[in-house]
Amino acid sequence: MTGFLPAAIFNRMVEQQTPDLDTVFHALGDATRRRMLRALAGGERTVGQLAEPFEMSLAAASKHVKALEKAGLVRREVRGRTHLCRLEPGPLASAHDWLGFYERFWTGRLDVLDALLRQEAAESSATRENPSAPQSPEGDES
Amino acid sequence: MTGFLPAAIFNRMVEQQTPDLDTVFHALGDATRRRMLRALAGGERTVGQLAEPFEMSLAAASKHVKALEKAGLVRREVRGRTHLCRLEPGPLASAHDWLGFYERFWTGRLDVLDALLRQEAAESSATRENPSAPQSPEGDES
DNA sequence: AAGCCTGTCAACCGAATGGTTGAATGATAT
DNA sequence: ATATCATTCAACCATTCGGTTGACAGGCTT
Repeated sequence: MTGFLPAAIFNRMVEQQTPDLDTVFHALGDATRRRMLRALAGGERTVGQLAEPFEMSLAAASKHVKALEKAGLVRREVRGRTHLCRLEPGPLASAHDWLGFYERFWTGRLDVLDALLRQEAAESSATRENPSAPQSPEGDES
Repeated sequence: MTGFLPAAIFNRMVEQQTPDLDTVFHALGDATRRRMLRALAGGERTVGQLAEPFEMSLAAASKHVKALEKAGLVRREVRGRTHLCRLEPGPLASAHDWLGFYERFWTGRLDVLDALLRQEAAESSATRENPSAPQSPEGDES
């Protein structure tokens, strides 16, 4: 309902109280929930549909959906007696961004950085920040 | 030790029994551990150094380090009586890749996909896969 | 050798997690 | 009106988590 395209972003920014990475990563730390997200990547699913592939009670699956919802990864639209769930990718993007901070460690720059770190470790026993280390996108947290 | 550039990748592939996303995401789902990773982004750190910013016992921090190690995010080199920890970015890259699967949901393609999904949901009550949904990089798991 | 330092281990604790079952809610169908 | 369907809720259970404390194991220092 309402506008579709902007709604996803709008809701993520306004309705959702920006779930912290703790909650998002915790939600992602379960294979069941990740598979649910993957199912939702194929389109809207009801709770029952999300639960169907798993050999657990519906109540258990419902809890998983709630965990995804709490992390802001899923939005629920109660339509009649069924609850329709949709993927809300904002938090996934946040998590992706957070991980992207470490990208230079596994991309080509790795060698350069590795050499720098080794050099630093070798020539000074002081444990200060490496000035050539990448800058964190977030402040202290995360 | 040994070659640096290939070592990181090599070790991740051989030494490490490819920690699953469960473990990696779980490790990331804790602000303390994320801050430790961030510290390690600045270079090698001993367990004591990693523990220092936190108001918890050394034993508690040590457990966090162990969680990171179990997830393959950290490698430990016991040097004398100190344990030197280094960032092992492979699992971070895996997690990043996994999240990248959902990228089209938050990038420009979002609108197109959103319209497609809504159309599918509207015109068929069957809950089959959306043929235009992105393909998962992994098989069934996650 | 004695003592200190770094770090882990083991036992314990309270809270959270992930699952179950059975009852309750509410919308739909007959 | 009644039965059925989709889903949640509440209570319960075992396990894990994150923290503590105190004892232990090595490595340095003197």
